[in-house]
Parts: sequence; structure tokens; C-alpha cells
Amino acid sequence: MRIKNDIKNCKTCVYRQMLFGNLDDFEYKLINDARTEQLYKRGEVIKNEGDKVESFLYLRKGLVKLFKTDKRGKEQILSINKPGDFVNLLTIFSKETYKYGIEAVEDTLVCDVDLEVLEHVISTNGDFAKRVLNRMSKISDEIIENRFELGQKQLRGRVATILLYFADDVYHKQTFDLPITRREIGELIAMTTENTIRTFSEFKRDGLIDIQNRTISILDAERLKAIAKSG
Amino acid sequence: MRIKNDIKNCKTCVYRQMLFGNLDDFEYKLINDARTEQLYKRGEVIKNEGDKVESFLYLRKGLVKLFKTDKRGKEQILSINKPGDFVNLLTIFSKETYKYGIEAVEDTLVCDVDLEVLEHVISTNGDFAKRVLNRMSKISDEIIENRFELGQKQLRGRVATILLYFADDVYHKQTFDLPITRREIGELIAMTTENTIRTFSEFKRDGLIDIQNRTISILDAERLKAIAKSG
DNA sequence: TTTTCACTATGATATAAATCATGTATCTTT
DNA sequence: AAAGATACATGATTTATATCATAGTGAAAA
Repeated sequence: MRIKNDIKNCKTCVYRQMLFGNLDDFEYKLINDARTEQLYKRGEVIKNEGDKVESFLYLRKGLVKLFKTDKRGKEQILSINKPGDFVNLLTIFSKETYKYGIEAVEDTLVCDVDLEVLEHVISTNGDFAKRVLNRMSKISDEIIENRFELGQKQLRGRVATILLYFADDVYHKQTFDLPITRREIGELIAMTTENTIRTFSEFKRDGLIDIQNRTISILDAERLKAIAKSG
Repeated sequence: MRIKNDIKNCKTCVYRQMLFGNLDDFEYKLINDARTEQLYKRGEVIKNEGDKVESFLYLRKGLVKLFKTDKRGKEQILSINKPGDFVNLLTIFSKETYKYGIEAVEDTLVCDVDLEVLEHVISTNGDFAKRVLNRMSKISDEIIENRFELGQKQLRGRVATILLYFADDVYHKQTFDLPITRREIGELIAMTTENTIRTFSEFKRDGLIDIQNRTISILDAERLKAIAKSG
């Protein structure tokens, strides 16, 4: 991890209005002074399970995964977070330590704001508090919704869903480099590595996608959507 | 549904300190004046999927289920809520309409506080806002955690878990009347009705529980815990 | 450069759980 | 009280997915 020293003011940040839209100058300064920008290389762990929660994190560039290890020692991925996401918003108000780890799956830039300062601004600015509540609510809704839908789908549906997620929501293009391995995709959508690979191969054979190692091309988005939807 | 008219002041409520612990008299009055107490009979629907979200609900007596219907028309139960739970806290700050239904599975008493008034108190009382954030965070953590653990367990482990949940967390005794059918239990722990019933029978045959229609007795809590844990 | 190790890949086999089928008991409705 | 619906119950069969086995490939390490 490397701490950037030429950091910009929050007021000029593209993600400003997502959460900090209506802070006054004094509040901006508070947040800004309590803030560092941190660079992580692909594969670097940002937080480990058990680390103390002492800052609010949000993702400016790159991609991270949230993961936890079950009793059998197997890793499970809770979600992939992309720029603009509030990586740890769900736990910062209820936990003292991280119940999951955070790892950069691409070179990543995160903003790190001291939690006490953020809490202070919440205490003094009710509108800001409501905004935070709103974001939190949306995030948990999304995770819960996704998990429920995932559970109803079978393997092909799950793989189709995750491929479309990367194409449409993360990279906004039909050809992209998968940032994670097949094993990790399996961990994310709750299936074995073998079956993940097998389903990829099937999709390739059926002309739905093309695969060149890590590079994936969506060839038939419509049919893929149908599979993602129907299960 | 019947609206109670002899309602007590929040200040004397046993659940007061869970959320409203440090409101001042004026704020109490605001909340209190915006509040009704509603009685629902077992089986009555409190909110339907699609209903407008316009109040904050919390459960004083009884038991409710949160459910949603998937594309195939099959019902899924997200969670069972017991007294003291903030039934809809997760969505009130992000959604305009309910994405899930709420139904009383026992005769139930809920407090209903107008959402605008609650939001106003959040805006003016930062400590209260932080408390709400904290509760929300805990609730979503719990749902997410439970779902993840459920996914790793197989049928016997899931059934053992839910039986212990009713005995230990809901009724606090070893013999209790199941408030929901076997089908609903299946919907809650993601398995078919047949397998739910079959697993109940197995547990009975193995001397883990006794079953008299709706009445369940936990006979061997230790062994049941082991099954719940190991999967 | 060779060795090692994780990743990708595919086929065969095993198994957990869903589905199908059938019957009884229990609760509702008329 | 009879009829219909829903819940409970269990056995047989099918199916989706995990597990096991084996091998090629590419990247990192020695």
C-alpha cells in the first residue's frame, strides 16, 4: 500500500454528490483533513478479517472483493465492489472489527476517512445522516436481493448473470479481462471451480461467449440475458 | 387489523432504550403523537409487496414473517421477526414501496410511527441518527451472515438450526408450538416441503426431538447443536 | 533452464436434494 | 355432517451438482 500525497479536495471529486453533496465548507474541510488516499496493487489485502474498523472507505479506482473464510477454510466472496462503492459502509456502524476481508483484485485507489470525524459530521448534519442511511439501506437491499436471486438460479443462470455483471456494470463493454480467476468466480456465485470452468466452456461451445485466457467477449448478450433470467 | 386506542406512552415501553433511549421530551411527544398501535390476527397480512412505505414498524408482541414471491410464484421467507425487531428498518430509507410482504404468523401487536416524523427526528438529533444507523447495520449484517451460513449447510443442518432458533431465540423453552407450517419452514431455509417433513421425521426417529402435530420438544439439544454446526 | 505450483480443462462417478407419486390426517367451508 | 382443501407423511425415481481423477498450460520460483 502506498499513501498518495498529492490528493485533491473532495469538493472536486466526481463521486462527491453521491454522499457528500450537501456538506458546508466547514464540514468539507473536516472530512478532507481526516482523509488519505491509498493505492493498492492487484492482490494486496486492504483489510483482513479481524482488523479494527476505524475508517470509512470508498473506492475511487479499481476493483475489490469482499471475502470471508468459512469453518472448512474455504473462501467465499460476498461481493465485488467497483468505483463509487462504499466498501465497508455496512459494518462501520455496528462492528468493531471486520467480519470479512477486503482485497484489491485490480490496482485500486481508495479514500480513507477517519470514522470518528465521519460520525461527528453525521451527528451535526441530519441531512447527511439521512443520506448515509439511504445509501446503507440500498447496499444491504442489493446484497440481500442478489443472494436471494442467486439461490433460485442454477449454474448456467449464475454464470450468465456474473458475466453480464462484468460486461454491463463494471467494464461497460462487451470484451473485457476477467479480474478474477474461475475459482474466485465460483466462490462469488457459490459453485465449484470445476463447474464454473465447465459452464464457461459450454457457453463458448454454444457461441454465447468467446474466451482467450482471461479475456472474455460477450457474443450473444440477448441469449445470455435469457439464461440469466430464466435460471 | 384493529387499531388500539388505549396506547401507552413510548417512555414506559420496554423496548424504549433499544432505539429511542435518548430522545428529549419534545421528541418523545413528536414520535408518540405520530404513532398507532395495531393488532393483527394470525395469518393477517400487515403489508403487501408493492404497498407504499410510509411508516416505521416495530414488533411489540407476536411473530411475523417477511416474504417475497419469486417469478415462478413460489413464496420465499426472508426472515421471521420477533418482539423488539424493527420489522422494516432495512427498506424504509431506500424504497418507496415494499419489496416484500409482512404477515403475522401469530397474533401480533405492532407500533406504527409515521415515517416523516421519524425522519424529522433523525434530521434534528444526530445521536438518534447514529443509533438508527447502528441498528440497521446490525440487522443487515445478521441477514447476510445467516444466509451465508445457511448456504453452507445441508438439509439436516438447516433444520437443526431453525429448530434451535425457535427454542432458544424465540420461545426460550424446549417445548413449543411451531407457529408456521412445514412448507413455510422449507421456504425459510430453502428446501422443499417434503424434505423438511422427512428431516423432521428423521430427527424424531433418532431421538433428537419429539413431535406432536405442531408441538415440538427438543430432546437432545447438544446433538442438535452439533448437527446445526457441522452441517 | 528446469522445477514447481496454481489455473484451466474435461470426463467419470457419486450423492444430496428435488421431483413424482400416493395415502392419511386434519382443518375449513358449506 | 359431508366435501373439499391443505397439511403431514413416506417411498421411489430423477436430476443437478459436487467430488474424484487426470492432464495440459502458463507463470513464478529456484
